[in-house]
Amino acid sequence: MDLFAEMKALVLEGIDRLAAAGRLPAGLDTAAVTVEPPRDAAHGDMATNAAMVLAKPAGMAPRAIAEALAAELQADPRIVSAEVAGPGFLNLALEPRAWFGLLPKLIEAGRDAGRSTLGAGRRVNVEFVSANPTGPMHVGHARGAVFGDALAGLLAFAGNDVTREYYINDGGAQVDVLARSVYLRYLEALGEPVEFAEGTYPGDYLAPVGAALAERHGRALVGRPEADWLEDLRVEATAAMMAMIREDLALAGVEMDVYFSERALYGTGRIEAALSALDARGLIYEGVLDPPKGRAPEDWEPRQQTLFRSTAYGDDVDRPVKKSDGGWTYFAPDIAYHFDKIERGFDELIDVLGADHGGYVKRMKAAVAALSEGRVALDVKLCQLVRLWKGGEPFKMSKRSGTFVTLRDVVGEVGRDVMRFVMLTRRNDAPLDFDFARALEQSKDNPVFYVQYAHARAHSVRLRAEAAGFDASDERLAEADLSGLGHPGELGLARKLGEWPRQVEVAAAHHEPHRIAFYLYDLASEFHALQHQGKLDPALRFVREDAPDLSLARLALVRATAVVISAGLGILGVAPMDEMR
RNA sequence: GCACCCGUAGCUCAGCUGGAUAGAGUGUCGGCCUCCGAAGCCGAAGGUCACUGGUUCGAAUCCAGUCGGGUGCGCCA
Repeated sequence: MDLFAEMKALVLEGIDRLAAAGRLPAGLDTAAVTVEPPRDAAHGDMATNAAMVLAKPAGMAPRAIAEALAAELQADPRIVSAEVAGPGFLNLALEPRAWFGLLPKLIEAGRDAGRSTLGAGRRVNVEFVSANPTGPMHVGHARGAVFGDALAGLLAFAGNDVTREYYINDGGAQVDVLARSVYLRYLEALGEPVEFAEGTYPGDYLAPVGAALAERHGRALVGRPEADWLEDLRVEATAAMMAMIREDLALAGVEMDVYFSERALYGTGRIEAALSALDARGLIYEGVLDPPKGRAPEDWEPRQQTLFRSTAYGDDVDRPVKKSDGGWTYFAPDIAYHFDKIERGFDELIDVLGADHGGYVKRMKAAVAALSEGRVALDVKLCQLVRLWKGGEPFKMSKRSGTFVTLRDVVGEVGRDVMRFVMLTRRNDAPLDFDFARALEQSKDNPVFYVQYAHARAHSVRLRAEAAGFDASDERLAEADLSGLGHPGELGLARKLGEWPRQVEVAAAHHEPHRIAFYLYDLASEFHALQHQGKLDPALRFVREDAPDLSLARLALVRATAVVISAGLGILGVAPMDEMR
């Protein structure tokens, strides 16, 4: 389905033939050879850099290689012309039929259009959200959730075997704070006087949890020392928070494959096992860290700690795995968790984190490299902040949940699909401005609407065709006679559709789902423009009762557009709309 | 002080892991509805790709340094 891949194969075959004929040295490295759409459409359909890449190793002038390659390529019936340009580009003009020939394949593939086998079944673990189980998800979490889910969807679409995973941070002191907070709510539910001290979570969302406890335990826990209830409440409160978080995730359209509890790592030897694996490689030692230069804390004092030699893998300083009181630092269970993922046999790990975790990336990469002996790659994607606006004004929405804006609030305000798409219209490492007013606006300023509108319009065209008596079913359109297509606008749209499989692979290779969103916007733009041509010139309308064959060909083009849009939105987890309301 | 991310049109941002004359949207100006959805389309104007060097056939992209913004920097996760 990918014409670019087919043409690249053709180029490589041409190089082989030239080598076999002794006109090029044998065994040239062709890894850097690309076949890409040229930036300027005037340069043809595709351009290859083969001659320029090979010139140096071949010891030949790039243009000479290009000329020879051009002669080889011109034998292919799909190639109209192969011209040498600039420093040694080889510009290929393709038979329009080559592009239009993709339409039936796209239509038949439906929502699988552009699906790739590039990943070759590689097992990829995408860990995302991993919000502390201490409250509802807020917009920042929502961005991570949407990004991680779309990235997972993209990688799966590109042929990887993907696991979506949530790491429950239920092992640290913040869960004790949660349990104490819930205890206060429990007392409150029983009518006891309570005071929310500093350092407890005051959020109203804990009230139902406290009430449920009052229901279950009666007054059994009143006046008891903390030691009697802390452990139980920690478990119950965490379960309640995770239930809430799962609901939030469902609202965002996210479904995890695995929930992994940090707590499960304690007392089971998992942390010790991970650290002894490092120790066996000579990467654990007892030592004293130097204070950070330039901003040494007031209370700095040298301290003997158990350290991981992360500097052996590119980190700036070695990192402590034990606190001075002998307890684990947060890093220790994280090492064990990643060790667990490695042992589960993943080929690649991806962590989606908030941008404030930037300082953590090197040490985790070091740990994964050490534990997997370099076999498993870890990519950490940092999501920048979301800034909320409403009609150009900074937006604060402090509801019962506290002072932050929750995921639930956002979904309630704009809906799941709009939230997801908007959050994917920016690179993950760029801050995101989310404007509620714009997100709901029905105009081309709003990319969600613009793309959905294109899909709805395509659907509308099909309805119109059927009203005019055409059989516009996918089966019929997939076998339509496409010879009537050829208008520049039609060709432009078909070319854009032809880029789709390539876009999927490029986006997946870069771990960048936003590329899908941008592609869909471009595609929608091509489609809207072509549709408009029919307004200026009735001969160019998609549906012409006086030209049935042509109409079916154009309907196939329209349908292929809708199919690619729905496939793309599917990757992003957004439902395509058949009509706008 | 150090590390990481970022710096592209007035504004918000793309730029296909080094390609040709750097692209969209928005804003400004000017056109297009008896006509498949004007919820839209077309055009004009707008650039020292922060700066300085380097690498090479070729740099917004890679490297070094400088400036500016953000995020972090043992006993929080």
